[in-house]
Amino acid sequence: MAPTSSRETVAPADAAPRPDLRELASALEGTPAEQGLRERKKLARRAALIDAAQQLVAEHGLDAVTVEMISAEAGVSARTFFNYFESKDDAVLGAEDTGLSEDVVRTFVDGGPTGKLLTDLRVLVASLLAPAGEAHDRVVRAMDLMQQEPRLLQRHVVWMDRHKTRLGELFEARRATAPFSASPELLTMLVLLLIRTALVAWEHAGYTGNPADHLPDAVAQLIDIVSADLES
Amino acid sequence: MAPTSSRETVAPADAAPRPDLRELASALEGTPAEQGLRERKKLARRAALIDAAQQLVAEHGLDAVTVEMISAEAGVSARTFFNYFESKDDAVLGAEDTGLSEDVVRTFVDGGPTGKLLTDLRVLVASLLAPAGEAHDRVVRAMDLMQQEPRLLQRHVVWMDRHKTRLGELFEARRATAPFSASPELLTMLVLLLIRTALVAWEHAGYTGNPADHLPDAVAQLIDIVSADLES
DNA sequence: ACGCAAAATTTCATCAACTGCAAAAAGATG
DNA sequence: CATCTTTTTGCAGTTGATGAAATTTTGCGT
Repeated sequence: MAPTSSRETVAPADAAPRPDLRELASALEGTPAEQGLRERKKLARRAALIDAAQQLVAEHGLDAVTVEMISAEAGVSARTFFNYFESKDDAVLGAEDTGLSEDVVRTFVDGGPTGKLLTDLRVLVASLLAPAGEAHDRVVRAMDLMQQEPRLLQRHVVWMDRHKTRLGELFEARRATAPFSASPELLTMLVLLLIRTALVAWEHAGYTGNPADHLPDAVAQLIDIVSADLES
Repeated sequence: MAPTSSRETVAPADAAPRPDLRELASALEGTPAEQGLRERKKLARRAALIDAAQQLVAEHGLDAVTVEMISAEAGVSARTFFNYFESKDDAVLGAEDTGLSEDVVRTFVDGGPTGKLLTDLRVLVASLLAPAGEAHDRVVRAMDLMQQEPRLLQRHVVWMDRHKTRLGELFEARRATAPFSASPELLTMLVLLLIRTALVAWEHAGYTGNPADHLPDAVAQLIDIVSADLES
């Protein structure tokens, strides 16, 4: 009964931790004069759903939280939930489809920026990781939840699978300009390795700075391993 | 249908080979005199379920096949299905938990067999991949299905997660004997990379020989990538 | 052989994720 | 205000998965 009916109490002045609609209100504030009301509400609802999902899962665990709970907490119907996310897991992780920007892709395909495959891969991954540094807090919460609920970790693979074709095309296109011997599959896995290693290192560093900051170290570790094997 | 045991209850007087029990019968013959009948039936049912799942999915696609279909094809109830497998995917992939043998682990931890981290990792992964070469046909079918249904690919990550702790301990233990700088997370991802690359290469080679045969090439590709970055 | 106890299967009930559909509500527009 | 478009919502239905009791199967001592 009246779980979240605060449609009238628009009190954005005080930051009272009212979990239900606080986020919708603040989010509406966040983008005061941009686009239409429709777009703003859409973003606000989406954010509210993510926040509700993350908060509930952090408190009760992934399996103990139902879509209905999340929807109720965000003040929408369960059916609407699935208009925004394909699955419960997606909502918990705040899944955003962050693609690669056009110029980064073009540079990579043309054999740049340095011409060294590993370094250029690092640059590619850095641009992939950039959005994670922006939506900072939400990504942090998602990472923490991944620790607690290993099942969410599968998202990395889902992401990779969704972009496998695109990555494969990138690698093939670059091969024409700057030949290399590695298979697309190995390179795709290498991208995944770099992403995951950087994110974990970022977490170990207490989420300071940008996840991409830890990419050089990941590459250095790789080089160390291989170098140690070469010298006999 | 019961030529194996002495006192058998031949319940169906007409022992007509109904399609659903065909595989059970043949599987029962396969292991003539080992353990009790209970154990043999268990294995037979398990095999029947896997075969039914793989055949049905190959024909109709993963989502078009329900657990009830698989169970019916194998001649058991749907509830029994879940006594054998945790999920539909597990059945389709014939999920077997292949661990690491004790001596391989000990050798690795003691800094062996060659003392070079990358090469020793290769050996470790080879022993991990060995069972895949034995249960040949079932693994082949699973790999083919993974091609058609990328969602099944998540299994790699699930496996990794399940053994992450163990692998981490291995790496830490070895570090004491033969120090290295790489983080456990990166090494775990590297293991995953080697497994996946080897399996894909094996598939491209038409499933001839052993998946582990393609590990040297995977390592060589890695070395190439890193070397190309080091020169100049 | 017999019958009993343990183990496994089946039946039945329940929950939760997810989807399609059509009506209703709300924003956008002139 | 009238109308068009987009989005939400309720509802029925399918499917994966789990729990518990009822029933069957198996192993084994007597």
